[in-house]
Amino acid sequence: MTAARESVSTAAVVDTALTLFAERGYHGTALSQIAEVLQVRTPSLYNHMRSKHELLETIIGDTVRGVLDDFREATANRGDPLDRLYHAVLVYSRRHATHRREAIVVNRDTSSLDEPTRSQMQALRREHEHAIRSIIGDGVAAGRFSVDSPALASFAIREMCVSIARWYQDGGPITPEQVSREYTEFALSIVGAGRM
Amino acid sequence: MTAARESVSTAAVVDTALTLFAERGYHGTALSQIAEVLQVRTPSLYNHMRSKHELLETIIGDTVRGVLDDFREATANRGDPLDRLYHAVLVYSRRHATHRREAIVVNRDTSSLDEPTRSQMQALRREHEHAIRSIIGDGVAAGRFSVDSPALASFAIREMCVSIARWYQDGGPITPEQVSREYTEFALSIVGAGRM
DNA sequence: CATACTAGCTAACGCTCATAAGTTTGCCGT
DNA sequence: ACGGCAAACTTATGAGCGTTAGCTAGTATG
Repeated sequence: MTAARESVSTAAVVDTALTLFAERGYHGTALSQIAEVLQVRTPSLYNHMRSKHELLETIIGDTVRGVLDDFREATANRGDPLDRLYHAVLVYSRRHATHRREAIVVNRDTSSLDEPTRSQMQALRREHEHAIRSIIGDGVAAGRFSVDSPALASFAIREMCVSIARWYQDGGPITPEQVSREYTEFALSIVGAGRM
Repeated sequence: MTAARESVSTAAVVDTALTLFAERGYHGTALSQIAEVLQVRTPSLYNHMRSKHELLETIIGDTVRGVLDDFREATANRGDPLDRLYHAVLVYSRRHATHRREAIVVNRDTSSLDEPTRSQMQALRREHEHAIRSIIGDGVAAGRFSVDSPALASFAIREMCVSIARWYQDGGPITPEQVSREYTEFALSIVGAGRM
């Protein structure tokens, strides 16, 4: 009998779960399907995870924290609202072209987390939302942006970026850089800041 | 024993399913939960539907067809690209404020349909997508719009509207008309057509 | 060469789900 | 007043789920 010593790693389980959760949703994915992709029997997965739920928490937690880290790094040491918004949207939109599966799972299945994790994750997402909104508010106050409602503009810009995950094709002709550059222009148009 | 003659209607079953599907997703909703809301035993639901799957098909089919009807009615007898885009976005964004649950289910659970319905629904959605894209292409060709990629602009505008369903509050201070008017401005900004 | 560990495996559990079959009950038209 | 229908009910079935327990076989360590 052949049985290699480490045929499956924890990272491989998470990665496969990510792919299937993104395709069929958390509740629509069975552990047996993850096991099948990895060519392993279902109970063997438990050597690499504690539960199906933990898998979802890991994926969503890592992603949401990554978004905030990206944002902080992109806006650190920048004071100008236009500069801050530009770089915030640039990294946010690029992330959704390069991390499509993660974005889809976060947006579809955060509601499937149970408390208190669910509230924690929603708080983190709200933090990003309010940060973008503040930048827009600052820009309006400084007379650099022209928009009736910073809240609506913030929603529109963020969700526009999120949706990249739904249509972007990984092997396609258009690079993440091109997408993010174009979407950043869209965002600046929305707040009435024109093009850079 | 008291048992009224028609305590539950087909419409009530669909409506309750709509609410729960939007909240927890198709796979995350059990028929027993729908029955509980209607204060009825689970098997009684089968007096008003053929299967759980048919419920999803009804909801998604009606919604997707409604979107296309809305679009056709809004753009009929209009030739000017700016005029066409304005009204297309107006009805699309308003629909997502007034039909939040439907939009959430369509966007989350169309992938849970099985063939051939799934492909049919995706074809209808693509039809709307391409219609918007054509309007933008026409506007660019006529020198009325200024945008690098009509396809990207179309994605951005549509998904921005779709996301209204995710944050809009039904009883809130802001009306669907206000939202749709503001989002229409956003859309025109994206294509570089300025404000009306 | 013996030991301990690791990561597979099979078998089985308890639960929930969608759905089916057959039964009861109350209203409506004749 | 009564027969029939419609819509509820109870009960049951079989499939699939996540998870646990216990076993086996390779690998690395001493």
